[in-house]
Amino acid sequence: MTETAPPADASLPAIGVRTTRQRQAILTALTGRTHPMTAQAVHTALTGAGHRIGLSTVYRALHRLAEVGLLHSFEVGGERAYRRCPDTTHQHLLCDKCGLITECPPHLVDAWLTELRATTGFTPHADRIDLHGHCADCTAAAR
Amino acid sequence: MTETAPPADASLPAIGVRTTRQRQAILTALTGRTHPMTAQAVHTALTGAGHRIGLSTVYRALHRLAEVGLLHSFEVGGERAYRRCPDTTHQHLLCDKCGLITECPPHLVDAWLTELRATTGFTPHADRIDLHGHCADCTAAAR
DNA sequence: CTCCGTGCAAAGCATTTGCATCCAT
DNA sequence: ATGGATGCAAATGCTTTGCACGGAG
Repeated sequence: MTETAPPADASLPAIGVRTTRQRQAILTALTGRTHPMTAQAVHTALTGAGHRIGLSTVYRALHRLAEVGLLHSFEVGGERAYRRCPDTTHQHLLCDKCGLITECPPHLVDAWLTELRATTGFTPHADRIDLHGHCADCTAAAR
Repeated sequence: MTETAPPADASLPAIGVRTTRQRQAILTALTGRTHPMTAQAVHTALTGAGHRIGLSTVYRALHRLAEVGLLHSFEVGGERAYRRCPDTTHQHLLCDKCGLITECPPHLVDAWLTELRATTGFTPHADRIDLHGHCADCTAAAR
């Protein structure tokens, strides 16, 4: 398994993306978050924190950063939200209650996907799976 | 598990939905389709076929019909698309190439979901799973 | 020095909503 | 008759785009 642990903030140029104050701010804002953020949310957070950045810049930056793989994007209630990827796993478990996103154990999925493909002929995109449900905490809280 | 096998076109009132010319037209337009349609597409199709129906009516009707379980809705490229449900299975395989939607063999998923839940504590919504990939035909065509 | 990236404001678009009218029950 | 359904048009809200300026490499 190739580790692509996301560089703290740096090495953007290595991926063909210029390092700018705005992009660094966005990456920083997204770092450590388990919940995804929409462009608007990121913009609000940044400007609220004193940063000077345009909304369209946020949209463009998020799009670009997702494109080069530094961010993952999700469809949340008709809006697009982004989160830093903690690892190379692109198989996510989305909690519809609290918004938490966790990684799905790859081995657990891969075997199943193989079976699914063999059985149905359908070739699933193993590198982009979003499964909705309730996270462990919310499940426990509901009891 | 409650059976909600979709009545051909009829018995709308039984579900608490009034039978109107427009809703029947929408259901008819959607019948037999393997690919989902957006509200705009449905509206275009209907008006093109000579029906008199407002766009907002289409939006409202689709929303309502999906609500009562006669339709399934999907997120396709940032737009909402609808399709009649051929059965009670709400586990779909979406082809990102041709747009085809097929049902996923329930038994195949259920076992896996159980395992997933046991392993991670995450409770997946077993009745609403959309898996992206390439359908059998598109997979074959790509070789 | 060259372009990529940014900001601002205008434009795009799918979807929603207000309100008067209409029709299914 | 009565409340849900419809149509039209205006409004909403997220996202994109045009264009000139600024900063990274």
